Amino acid sequence: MNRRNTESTNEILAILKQAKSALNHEMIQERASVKMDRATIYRVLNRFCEDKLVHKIVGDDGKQYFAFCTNCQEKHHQHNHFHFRCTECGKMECMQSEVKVPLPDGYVVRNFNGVISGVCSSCV
Amino acid sequence: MNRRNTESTNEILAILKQAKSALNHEMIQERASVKMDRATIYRVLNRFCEDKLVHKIVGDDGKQYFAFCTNCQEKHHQHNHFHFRCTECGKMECMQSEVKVPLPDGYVVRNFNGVISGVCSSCV
DNA sequence: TTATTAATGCGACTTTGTTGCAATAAAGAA
DNA sequence: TTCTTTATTGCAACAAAGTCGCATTAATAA
Repeated sequence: MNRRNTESTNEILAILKQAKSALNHEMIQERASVKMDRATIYRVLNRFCEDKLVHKIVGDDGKQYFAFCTNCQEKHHQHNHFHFRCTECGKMECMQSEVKVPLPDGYVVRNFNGVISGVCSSCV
Repeated sequence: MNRRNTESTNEILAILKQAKSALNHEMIQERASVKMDRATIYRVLNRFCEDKLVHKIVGDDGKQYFAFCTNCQEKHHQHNHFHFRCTECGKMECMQSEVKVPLPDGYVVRNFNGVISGVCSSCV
């Protein structure tokens, strides 16, 4: 299953890199210069997740957001940081601080999904 | 807008109280002894949220879960605790520990939505 | 240039959650 | 009790998110 270098792939990755925040499929479609099918966008994004180029966050609006991994080392692709979703402008920002949550013994963590929503400083 | 005492309302509240974890609409429907329409369930749950009897969490599966507020004081209906969603049994548990996330100046918090998913100790 | 097969577009589909509207029924008034 | 008001419900329709199958397209290597 070798990956191929396609226009959609490059465009989506470029959009995510430039955005510096997490985007949902609609935001990506808006920013794209070429038309891409919804199914294609999701397939590209899920491929990126598999390849750990990107991480996925589910917002408290129930939508999937995807963000380019900047400061994630290949070694531990952990994302124990929060995201802030502004309900005014829709921006889903990465908060830098890492969070540790104590869990009972025997619990195995697979995914961390922390979202705080409210109003960002630009939208006050 | 006075609230009325109906069978659906009582049943759903009883189910949530007994569950001691957060349930989605499907789980509630399964446990209910009477048939209730999906729309009714959501309307009842959203009313409970308004009345702060219940709090809502959106899982990393994109679904809405509702939990009866046990140790929430009426004074500050804040829910800065995490929930653990077991991908095996589906249970969405409240973790007791409260979490503080530092936000940049000027950010206003409206909602805290922290979910960790993985496998719980019963499902190892 | 050709063969292989990953990637795409399209359409259909599932699920979640919401809304409008008519019918029902809870709660207070008479 | 009976009547009136209006909150609540069920049903149907709908919107949006996300997935999947399949035929077509096109990137890569031979």
